[in-house]
Amino acid sequence: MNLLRIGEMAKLNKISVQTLHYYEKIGLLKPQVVDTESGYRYYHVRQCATLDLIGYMKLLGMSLTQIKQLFEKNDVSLIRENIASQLNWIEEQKEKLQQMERGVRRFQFSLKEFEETSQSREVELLTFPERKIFCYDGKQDIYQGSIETYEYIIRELKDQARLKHLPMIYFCNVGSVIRQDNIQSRNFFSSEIFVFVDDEFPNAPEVKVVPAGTYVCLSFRGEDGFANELDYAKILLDYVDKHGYSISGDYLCEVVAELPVYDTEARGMFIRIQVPVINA
Amino acid sequence: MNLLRIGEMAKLNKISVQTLHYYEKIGLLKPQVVDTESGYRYYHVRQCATLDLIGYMKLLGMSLTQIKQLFEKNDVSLIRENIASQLNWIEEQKEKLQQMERGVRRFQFSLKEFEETSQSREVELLTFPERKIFCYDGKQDIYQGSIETYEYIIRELKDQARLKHLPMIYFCNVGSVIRQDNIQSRNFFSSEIFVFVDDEFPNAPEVKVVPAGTYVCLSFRGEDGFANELDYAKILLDYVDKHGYSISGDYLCEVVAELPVYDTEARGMFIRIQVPVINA
DNA sequence: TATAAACTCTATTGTAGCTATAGGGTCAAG
DNA sequence: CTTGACCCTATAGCTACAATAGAGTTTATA
Repeated sequence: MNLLRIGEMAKLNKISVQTLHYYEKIGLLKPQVVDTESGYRYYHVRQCATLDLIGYMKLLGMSLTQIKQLFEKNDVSLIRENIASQLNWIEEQKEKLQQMERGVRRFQFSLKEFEETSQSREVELLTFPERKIFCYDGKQDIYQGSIETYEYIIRELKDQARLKHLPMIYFCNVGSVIRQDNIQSRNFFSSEIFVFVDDEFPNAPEVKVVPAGTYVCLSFRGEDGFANELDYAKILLDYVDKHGYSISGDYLCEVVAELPVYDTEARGMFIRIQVPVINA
Repeated sequence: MNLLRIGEMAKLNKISVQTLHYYEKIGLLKPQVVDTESGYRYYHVRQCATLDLIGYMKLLGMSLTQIKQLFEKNDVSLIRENIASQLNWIEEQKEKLQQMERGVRRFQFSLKEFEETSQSREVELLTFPERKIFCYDGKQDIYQGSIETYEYIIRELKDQARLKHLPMIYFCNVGSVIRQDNIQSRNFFSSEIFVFVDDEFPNAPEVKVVPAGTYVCLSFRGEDGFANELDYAKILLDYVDKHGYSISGDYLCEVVAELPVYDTEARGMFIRIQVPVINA
């Protein structure tokens, strides 16, 4: 009769005895014979075919519940539907992974920047290509408000981003803007915060372009939020004056890297401030 | 003090109260204050930063355990390692999804072929491009042995495939070969079974090329395994003789689609037999 | 025939990251 | 003082098994 005990069946199909137990429990595959006295299960070799199919459909990403349904209904059009929805699901997962990868690489890049420049703390001149930002105006001056205000405004930015289907993966680099006229008159006022987005991100009212050009930059570690930003901003502006540059656009304060620092439970961040300049 | 109750904190961060409970339970984020009498939790707005980080790192595909470790160790090089292994993990997942997709499309194609031809059951002439197969010689004639023998040989093919790191996704189309000399002398003997593999599959001793050309084909539904194959093979060969063709290569019996048919617990398969011909 | 080795049984617990409940206590406004 | 909204703890559920405990069964050998 070619009946196999559960252990043989398991070994033959490279699965565990528990798996076979489990499949029986959920009604996916019952052994051909069960000895009523000992309770021993005996499988027929042909039942390998079912196990093959189960394994195969699992490889296609189907759940055991789905597989069971297909077995029970035994309907080709149901199979077709499942196949189609499976392709959609795979597409979604691929998209997610794609974004994950972009996010991880972004994070990796941030980390590198953090490690390279965290020692120097000197003003430097950098040339940036055109960049895109997704902006939100919180209507309140974040330099006046406490760190709490800032957190609330970030929540609002996030809400906006969610509304516009902006993937949350962009949220490792949040920044704030001081408009050109304000920074030129040394008026430290910022109500707008932003995140950098990819070049491919579709244009929308919230999406603004930061022009390419030469930027005077300074990197430092943020203490208690942005509390020490203004000190560094003064150093930056002194540098601009001293070297005879003239400010040609908005000032940006950007969180280059936000690292998991648990002890303070505040943001452990590495900040870069920058302002575009031309030779006066 | 800007303390938030758990519900407010949850709403602010678009997560559920249970999630906050859970994070506390696993030691990922403890509320700033817990009222010892009522047990009420109170969170500080700044703790949003931690939630942001958790959410962000989850998006990168990290587990809460990993995240917790990063928080606890607070070590940049550990973060770097995690990032690197994360990229590997993502790569693996992408590869898996890629194979899943190929598998699903293959299945979809099989299904289409099944539905298109299952009505006709007539001999037809088809032209195929060059195809590659991964072969295994079971040393026993599958036409002599019972269906059990066949199942055992399939297990061996699978073992071989596993050894050679052939993805199991190929196993929806298993087939068997009758060598040219045998089929020409009407000697129905086959000890070799195979699966079709992609063109890109690396060459190996087991991998053989099925030449491009014109094939006389016949499709039918397999009953009780391959029991009825020989009847159809005779029809096929009669057709070859009658139309003055001459056999120019090996005869293939291929499972075009294997569908979940539960009631018999045998393979519910749709079979195509084919033999390459030239005008004599 | 006795015994030991290998196998099998049922039942329970654990995994990850939560969700959803039940049954009770707490807070703030009217 | 009541009402409604909130919060608490504790439990079970989800997937697809793995791991274990403690007891019984089968098979081979002595």
